[in-house]
Amino acid sequence: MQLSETQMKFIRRWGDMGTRWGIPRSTAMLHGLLYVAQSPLTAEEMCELLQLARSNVSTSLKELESYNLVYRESRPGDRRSFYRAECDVWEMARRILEERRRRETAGAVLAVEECLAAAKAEGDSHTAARMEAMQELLQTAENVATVAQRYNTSVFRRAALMGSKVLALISKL
Amino acid sequence: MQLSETQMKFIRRWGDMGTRWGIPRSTAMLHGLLYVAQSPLTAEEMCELLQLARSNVSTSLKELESYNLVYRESRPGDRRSFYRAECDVWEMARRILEERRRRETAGAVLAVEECLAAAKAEGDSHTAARMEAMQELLQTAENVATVAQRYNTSVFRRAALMGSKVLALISKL
DNA sequence: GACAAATTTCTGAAATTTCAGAAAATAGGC
DNA sequence: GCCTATTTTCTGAAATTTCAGAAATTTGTC
Repeated sequence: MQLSETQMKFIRRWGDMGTRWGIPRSTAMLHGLLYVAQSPLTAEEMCELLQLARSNVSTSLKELESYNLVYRESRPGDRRSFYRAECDVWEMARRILEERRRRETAGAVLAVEECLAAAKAEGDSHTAARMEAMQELLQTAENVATVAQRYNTSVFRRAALMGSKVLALISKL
Repeated sequence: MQLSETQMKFIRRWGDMGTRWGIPRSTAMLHGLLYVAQSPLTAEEMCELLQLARSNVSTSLKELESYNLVYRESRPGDRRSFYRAECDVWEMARRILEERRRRETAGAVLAVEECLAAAKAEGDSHTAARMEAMQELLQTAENVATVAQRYNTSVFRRAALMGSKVLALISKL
């Protein structure tokens, strides 16, 4: 496989965006590469195309797999793994949302819960109230994200596209 | 001002969460401190309470102000600034959403736009299609976030709380 | 407008993160 | 079941980020 000028540009940009989103540049670049690739690639090919160390590619692909953003496929008579990305952008968004919920929001909910209990035990009503408010926010975010997972991609897409209309509607309730 | 056991625990936890969300620990801790504080604090007091360097507090507060999560107030006959946090959690969420949109999504939209143009110019229809799909996703995220800004906090809260119901509804369309 | 309190910016040190190279483990084909 | 291609893990070096201390700037009062 050979990358076009444009593809390379996208991959670089995607890598840059990644760093802003807290994703290592090389991980984001690999994701970008698989997103624009027309056929599955081997790890070796990716090293070549992006000039990354084999170890780095291995670790980054594993991370992407843990987000369910990249699949690994095997082919008969070939012991190498072939990788391809989830290219339905809505499905992609859904999976990122789910993983972030799991890794980031879920932990926060627990932490605040613990603090709320401590505040009550201490009889600190001011702090308890603050913890309760924060808990409501985190729980709601958690709920929205969880429910979103239940629906299929086209629903997710429609929900997002309708977001503004829905908000407008709700503002009149 | 004196911090209770619970408050200190929350502040530390909040700092930990911050690092997961890409926010420096000391910045997140200051935000946590102001969130649980019962009255506005001076920078000096915050140094004392959290054992941070004055310079660090200054920089972090400025960052929090840029997210509109912290206000600065002045008092007559006192040249120091007094800081307090936005403590309405829904308003807080709205402001974070807006800043992240501005800093993270907006740039991605432009980058992909540029790549889409390049792909078309190159006659690379495969890449162009991928860019268009990505553009749709980013634009929608951008739109939802932008529209959400227009409504007041209670609408934002209600919208989030209703999220699951709305999704369920849409799934039937 | 001078002075002092308060804040911000600058600089570099410490800690963390990212990533390459080498060594170890795994796995598929014969 | 052995052999080797492939992948993963381990280690440390390079880059980045975070943050303290010092110096510079700003701000408000007199």
